[in-house]
Amino acid sequence: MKANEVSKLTGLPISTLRFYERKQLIPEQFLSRDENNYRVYEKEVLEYLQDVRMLLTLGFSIQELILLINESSHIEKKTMVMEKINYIQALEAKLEASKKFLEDLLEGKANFQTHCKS
Amino acid sequence: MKANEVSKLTGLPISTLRFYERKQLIPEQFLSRDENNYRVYEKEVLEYLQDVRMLLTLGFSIQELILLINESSHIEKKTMVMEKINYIQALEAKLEASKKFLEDLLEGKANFQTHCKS
DNA sequence: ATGAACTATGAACCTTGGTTTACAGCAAAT
DNA sequence: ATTTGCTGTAAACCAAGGTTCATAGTTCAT
Repeated sequence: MKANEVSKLTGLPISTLRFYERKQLIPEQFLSRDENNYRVYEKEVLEYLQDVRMLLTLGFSIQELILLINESSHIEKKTMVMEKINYIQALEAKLEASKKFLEDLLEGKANFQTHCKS
Repeated sequence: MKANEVSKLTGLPISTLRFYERKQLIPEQFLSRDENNYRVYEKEVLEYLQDVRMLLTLGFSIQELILLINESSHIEKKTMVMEKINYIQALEAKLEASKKFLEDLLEGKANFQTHCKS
């Protein structure tokens, strides 16, 4: 598969594919070059990229993903993932509090709006 | 109150106070200048800045806060806040899905890790 | 076989939310 | 009265996650 096809199938711009590659986020097993130096992607890269998108959306940084990919021990990966799960749980609690704050704002209980122009 | 006091009481670096000011995030009612051109903050700015921090942490951008502050009609503010509440709810749903994804990853059900080195 | 479309590269650029720097005036303590 | 510290400014810098640009080779359709 050439870059254009991967781009269309994943929705990621080609520039982003190259950016990920530059960041070492595309393992060699997924990517080689043809006789013209054009990139050739394996079809498995599609699933992989979906996972990468998911993990980035979840709040993993590119650096973290690289660690996750290269981390040799299973237990270290496990630790990273569990930390992220904890982080997500904390975030959920914060979001609940936030909703309450915003609802108070709607009802005029917060004072932020009293500072607004009208 | 001078900048240093506001900084200490809010925990925001002075550079951040100035940054917010540059971004028009500090209404004039909270800020004037003394005879040396030093900033003079009203004490009410403290609550206001707490709210600003909260809203930024919630995922409002500075641009959105500026809109929220300047938006003339109450109903428009209400709309913005309700949209953000909806956004938070969607985010919570996504986080739940994410947790599931990560738990699957832990259990080896996801294929991301199968692409990892070891 | 020639132009349009696709691929490659490195480098510069972008946005967001700030922080740091360089330089200068004012203040408070010794 | 001078050193130390706080205040001011504009402008440069930072990290993340990409995108755009300039330039050049390749391939497909007509």
